[in-house]
Amino acid sequence: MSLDSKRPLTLRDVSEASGVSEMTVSRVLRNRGDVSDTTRTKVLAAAKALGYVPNKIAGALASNRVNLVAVIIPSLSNMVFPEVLTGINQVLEDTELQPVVGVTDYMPEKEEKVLYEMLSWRPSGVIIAGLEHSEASRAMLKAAGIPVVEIMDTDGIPIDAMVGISHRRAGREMASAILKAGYRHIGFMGTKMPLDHRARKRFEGFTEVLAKNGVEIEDRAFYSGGSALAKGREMTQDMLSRSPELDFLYYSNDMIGAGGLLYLLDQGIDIPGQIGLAGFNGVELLQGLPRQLATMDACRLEIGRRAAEIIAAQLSDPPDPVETKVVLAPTIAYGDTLKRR
Amino acid sequence: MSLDSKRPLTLRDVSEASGVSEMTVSRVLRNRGDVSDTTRTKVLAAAKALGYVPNKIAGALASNRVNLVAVIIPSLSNMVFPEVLTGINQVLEDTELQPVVGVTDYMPEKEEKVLYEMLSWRPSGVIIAGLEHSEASRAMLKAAGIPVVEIMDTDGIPIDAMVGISHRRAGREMASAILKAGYRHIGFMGTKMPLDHRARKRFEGFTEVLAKNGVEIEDRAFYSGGSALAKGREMTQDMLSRSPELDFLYYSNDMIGAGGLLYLLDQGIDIPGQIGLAGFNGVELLQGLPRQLATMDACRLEIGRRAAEIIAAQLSDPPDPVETKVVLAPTIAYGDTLKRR
DNA sequence: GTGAAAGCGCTAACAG
DNA sequence: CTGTTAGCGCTTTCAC
Repeated sequence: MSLDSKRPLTLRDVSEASGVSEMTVSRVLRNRGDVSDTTRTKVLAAAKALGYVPNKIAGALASNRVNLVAVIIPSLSNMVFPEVLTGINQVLEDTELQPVVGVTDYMPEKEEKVLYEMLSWRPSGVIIAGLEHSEASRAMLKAAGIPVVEIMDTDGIPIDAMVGISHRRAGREMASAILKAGYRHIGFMGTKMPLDHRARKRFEGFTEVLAKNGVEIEDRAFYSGGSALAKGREMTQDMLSRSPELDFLYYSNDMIGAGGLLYLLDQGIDIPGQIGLAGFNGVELLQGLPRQLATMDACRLEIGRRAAEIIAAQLSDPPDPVETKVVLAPTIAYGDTLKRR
Repeated sequence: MSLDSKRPLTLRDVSEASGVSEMTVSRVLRNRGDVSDTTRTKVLAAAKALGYVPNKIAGALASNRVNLVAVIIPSLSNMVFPEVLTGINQVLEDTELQPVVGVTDYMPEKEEKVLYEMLSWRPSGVIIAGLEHSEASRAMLKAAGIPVVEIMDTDGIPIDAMVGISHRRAGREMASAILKAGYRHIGFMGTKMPLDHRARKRFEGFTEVLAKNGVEIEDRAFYSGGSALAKGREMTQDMLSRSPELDFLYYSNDMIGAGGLLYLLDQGIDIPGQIGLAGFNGVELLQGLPRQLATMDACRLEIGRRAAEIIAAQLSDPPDPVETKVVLAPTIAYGDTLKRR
């Protein structure tokens, strides 16, 4: 049975229980250096019997190695980010590295705080969403002396490495597709998030192409909080009663787009004939709707994977050569709500 | 400007730069003990100028204090868990504590691994989903000597504290409501997850009440992977063509329920007259559907909050008294798909 | 193969 | 209010 003391077990306890020096116990537990089978077995038995769990804090301090990768994202409730995390996990599972997640709620000050907190644990690398950070955050990232991968967005200059898509281009391409399909009276709906730089860039790209073709967004609306599906429904209803001449609705994300779609189907409106619709993200979750919303895949899983691969590569000894500026190409999915031409 | 060496900064660097002893620098940086304003300002200026980030690894080792709370959950892509995390965050934000998340993918061996990994960082507390764990995991949790809160489920005996709902009871109550409404020919659809103990318990409670009333589930189907909405749609179609006599469909989660709902609406079937439907979870996301699916709230946010409160209370000095076995009461939402009686 | 000594960067405990 | 001393539990390095 294990000792009944309050004090957590140390290497020394295992050493004493097995009659092997601390140093050798340490070697066994880390599979490092040559140890005779006899000793190894003895040590492992003792460690198991005691229920010893190594103290990584001490280990990290002594070895100056921490197998943690800080992952800093704006939100967990956005669908998008859990998927990125999945990609990161998939890659890191085959390595010694462990992701540790911090959430910023899209707030630069909180990002700064979370980053500081995470860096104080001296992680081996950082994966962080976006290219926009406070001066202090940028300074910390530069000074950390570890690989940094900025993800999701490629419209800007990374501190170190980056993996993502160009949201400006995504907006531009969607605008082109919409114009090509013949729509001319366009409404826009999105989140009221001045700090969501990626949504902003998509919007800028979108309006840029419209403007070049002499088209302007004729109505727009923004929401915050609540169920996105419900908001999409409400906002769509409001917008169409306000601006009945619209023939296309562009949504900043798939969830509100789906809400709009369901509303229009309820109303018996001809989609994509009378009105076309498009969202953004390629949310798999929505694949059971009566119609498939036109959208654009944001390559989330791939972004996570590539980012993790970059970190892993830079950390291997010697560093594997990898592309450190990765611009992925999102593709339009026309679905059933955008005429194809 | 900061030093251009590769070596990360230490307290000593700040000490030298400010001409104040390491110890006093440490005190300033931690706001502990009395320090004169003059010294404080000097130190803070030096630290900022250098861009010093404290090394928590060394701090934790020396002080034997780690402000980390390990949070271990089965999945991030389930909606449910991000919401629990939100609750945990809300509470921990007002404390010194920081959540660190580990994901098990519903696999006991992975849970064991993740737990071991996290415990080796000597966190101050553990919040872990479920009451079912491997022997080794239970042993680790007991031996850790820190507060442990098992969440989500209360049908079982916790190692230490627990916060959740009784899934067995949730199943029973839904069965009662369905029977009371007059439905008698019931089909069930759920995930193919032998390791999802909570889904299993709901199912057991459900069938138990049916059996007591001489009713049996007449058809059932299980899925895995893919878009839950799409699966709900497919499975519902299949089940009804196979068993057209069914007058109620019970889904193990809201997403597949919503898929089924959309399908039935497409078919012009009278809901809840001809067929009734119910899911589980109270997913806010779905509030924009044409009809509201009957469901049962799993109190996710509340569970997260209460769990974090328990940890915080036990860690405060002296420990605040708190309820450590919290059984929340989920409530049925009848929505538009279950007749009320 | 194995062990002994030194120290990672910080903080507790005490002294002034 | 400030400084000194002695570790925290482990790994590095070097000796045997």
